[in-house]
Amino acid sequence: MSATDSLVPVQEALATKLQAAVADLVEVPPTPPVDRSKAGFASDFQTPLALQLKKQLGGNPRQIASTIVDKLGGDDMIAGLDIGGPGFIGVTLSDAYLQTHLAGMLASDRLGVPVLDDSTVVIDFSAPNVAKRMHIGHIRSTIIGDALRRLGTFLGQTIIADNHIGDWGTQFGRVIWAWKNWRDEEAFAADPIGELERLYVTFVRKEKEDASYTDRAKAELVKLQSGDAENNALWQMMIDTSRVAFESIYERLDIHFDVTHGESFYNDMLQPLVDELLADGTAQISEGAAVIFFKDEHGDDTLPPFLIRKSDGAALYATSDLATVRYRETEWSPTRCIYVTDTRQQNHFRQVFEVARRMGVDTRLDHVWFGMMTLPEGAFSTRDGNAPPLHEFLDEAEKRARDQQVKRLESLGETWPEEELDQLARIIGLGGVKYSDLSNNPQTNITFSFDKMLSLEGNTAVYLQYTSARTHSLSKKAASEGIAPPDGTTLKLALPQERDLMLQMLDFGKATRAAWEQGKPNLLATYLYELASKYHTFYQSCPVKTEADATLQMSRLNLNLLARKVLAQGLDLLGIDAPERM
RNA sequence: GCUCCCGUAGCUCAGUUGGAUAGAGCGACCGCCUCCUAAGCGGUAGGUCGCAGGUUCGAUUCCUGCCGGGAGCACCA
Repeated sequence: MSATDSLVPVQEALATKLQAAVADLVEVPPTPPVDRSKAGFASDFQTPLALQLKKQLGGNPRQIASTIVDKLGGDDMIAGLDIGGPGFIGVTLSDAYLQTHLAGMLASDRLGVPVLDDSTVVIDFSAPNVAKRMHIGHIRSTIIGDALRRLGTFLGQTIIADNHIGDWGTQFGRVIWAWKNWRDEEAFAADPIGELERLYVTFVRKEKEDASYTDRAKAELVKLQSGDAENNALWQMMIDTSRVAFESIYERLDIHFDVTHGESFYNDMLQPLVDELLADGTAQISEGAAVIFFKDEHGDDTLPPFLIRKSDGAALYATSDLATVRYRETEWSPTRCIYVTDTRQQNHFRQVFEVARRMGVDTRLDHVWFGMMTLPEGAFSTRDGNAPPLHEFLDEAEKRARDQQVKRLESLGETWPEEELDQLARIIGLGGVKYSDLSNNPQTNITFSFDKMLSLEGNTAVYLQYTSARTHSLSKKAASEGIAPPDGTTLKLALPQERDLMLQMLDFGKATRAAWEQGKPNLLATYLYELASKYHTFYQSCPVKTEADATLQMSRLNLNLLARKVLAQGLDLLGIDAPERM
């Protein structure tokens, strides 16, 4: 794989040609927008360039379009041009051009998608809290963050996935006290993280009834923070225990991190940072605490005050985030850093980013936020212990997928090996969980329901996986009929369904780029869904086995192969596997 | 009270720097398996894109105001 096997994206190529065509007409040619033509139009792509130039040139936009069309003639990329409506230029690509791209994509390990620069991008996601089980509330950050990691890597950037786990803070006073007084060794041996969470939840319940528990927790916390050996050993044990539990979930979901620097990693940097911000006037003492204010020229607050040191001298989450930004910049020199958290932290990150700029950090800082997940009866939280644990949720997903597959095989009268059924249940169940998250714009709230999140109907992972399985099935069947395997170069477009499929596949690079750049994996998911839909239409109307025209038959085998490759690559970027048969 | 986010078909949601006729899935209805996997395909019905203004040749998209829902707002993370 190398950058040399990349293909110039269609829209880019067309935009360049259009720009050249209008170079004589205007001083500064605009970047022409080029979009796929909607169904019902004869052309493949359309541009409103002539309409946009009307302002500068005056006159009739259809006349301008006509001038542009004249200059574009005689090009081997373009087979036809037309002018429609008020002055839209429609472009139909030549079959030769499409053939070059089919062959180029098939020959390339990365489907001809050009790489971006290899600059470093840090992605901060998942970040569960120590001493608590991961539950369904952690799934969105984890899955979206991992998809972004895969997208960025595919596009050639150097990704550092950093799991900023919550391994410091007031909750440790509670769990340590509860551990010392209430622990159940047997339960801990059987389910370590479950027992730690039980201790935490029990403590919080007690604390609600009896305020004196707050002081007990505080006393343990002070001991921990002042270096008490026993408490520090307990704290370390809790981190280790938690990380083992997290790791088992990550492995199951095929999610990976490059570093896991928890909040405690930054402890030593916090007080010097606060002192520095106070010294250079960024922060000031207010009501005994160190605070940063955000004022506009009228002295009005543009953001709420940002507290970086409590009046008792303790640093905060905010302080730690600032130290983290600086650490990443000095250590890795990233060009971009992406934080994947829920919407509630929008203000927090605006504050962090603003202060970071004042600190001279010039890394591009992006907050990719997603909506809240709630239970039908309302919000959930670890404290209340009402959130379904993630591993149980995943179990249920796999079970449903397996049940459905078993039922289907029964109706088909087929028997598959148990081992394959297990693997399929895993691929479909976990794929469904990921896809239900990734296929939606992240920024909407979700009411959690097993039925909704684990549905296997409609726009779901199964549909895409089934499409992939169909491509395998088709080529296997063709081979068994003695038909020559795809040659990777032949393209003959006889029916509109073939052209639709090919044009869709041409757009793969654009979809991955948009998803990565905007931090919205759903843009890729939607693309893949459309691709799958077009493949099924192609499959329905373009037979291979019975096709008498050998060239057309070969062309269809090539389209089939490319569809599989694009689907497989796209699904992989979403962290989803595609089975060979199902 | 201030700030941010959301509001698109009965339900759940897409809609890629403003582009021609706003799209899917589920649900409803009508078709397609002697044919490469029917977890599929084709078709019908369903919309003043929350409301009112503004900018533009053109607005679901940008701006302003309002209505409805959610979230955040100094010593939690």
